Amino acid sequence: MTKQRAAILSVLHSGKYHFTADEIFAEAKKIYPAISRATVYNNLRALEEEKHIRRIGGEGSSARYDSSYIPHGHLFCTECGEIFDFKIPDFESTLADMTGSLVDSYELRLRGICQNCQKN
Amino acid sequence: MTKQRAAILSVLHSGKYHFTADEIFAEAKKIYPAISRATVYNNLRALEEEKHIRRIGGEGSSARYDSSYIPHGHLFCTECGEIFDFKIPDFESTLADMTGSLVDSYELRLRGICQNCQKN
DNA sequence: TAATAATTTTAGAATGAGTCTAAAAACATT
DNA sequence: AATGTTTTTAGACTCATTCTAAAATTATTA
Repeated sequence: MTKQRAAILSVLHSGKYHFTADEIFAEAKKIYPAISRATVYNNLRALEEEKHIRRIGGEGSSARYDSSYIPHGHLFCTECGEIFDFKIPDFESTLADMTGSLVDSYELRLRGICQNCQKN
Repeated sequence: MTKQRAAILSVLHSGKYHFTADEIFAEAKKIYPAISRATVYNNLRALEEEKHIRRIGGEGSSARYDSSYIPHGHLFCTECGEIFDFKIPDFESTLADMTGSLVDSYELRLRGICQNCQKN
């Protein structure tokens, strides 16, 4: 565990925000000022391969990283811009049933208006 | 309807393949040789805004375009590389129920091994 | 039809997220 | 201490996509 990776991990686990690589870079710099952008990308890739974090492909814009590897969906609120996690029970089985495939992983991204924004 | 757009649409509706912008560019060139890459991108964007086609974000690589706008999931077979469409009944309602959100659209991408590849 | 305005296309430059490279630094092993 | 392995660093590079400004096309009005 290098100090750079430790810094990146500590950023990822600060709050439940879904960071972009660049946001992680900026935050990690506060902890370890000499850190390089390539190091951030290298570690994020490695951490995902080791199944510690999950990359959320950024539709058009930059990708975001989820500090949890447990599969779940993401609601992108078109009003407030917030990203919310959500879970569908037994979703992997549903996917296997519906497709007849051997499920490895899934990505479920939902665009809509979150509960909070509906009140306003 | 410009002839360039017509060419792009005819490519999109040839077979049920999920084309990349570049593949569409190459095919459209056969029909209308002077077509420019920017025109392909312009029209693909416009066609999606007009809800005629659907962009399938390309995880890492380039995006692909679905000639149908009807929402459905995509199975990316890790064995053969093929992309299969699939449908989950009442999935929008499920999403609304599980999140309490007003659903606008969703993107569901599944990585796994397709039925065909399981036999081999 | 001619004149003018609005839209689309074109080629190539620009952007920006992410990757690659080669050298230096850190770390581990003998 | 010497050697080998892994990681980091800065900056160059890639590649999908967008932007730009001029030319071409299409639509509108007189």
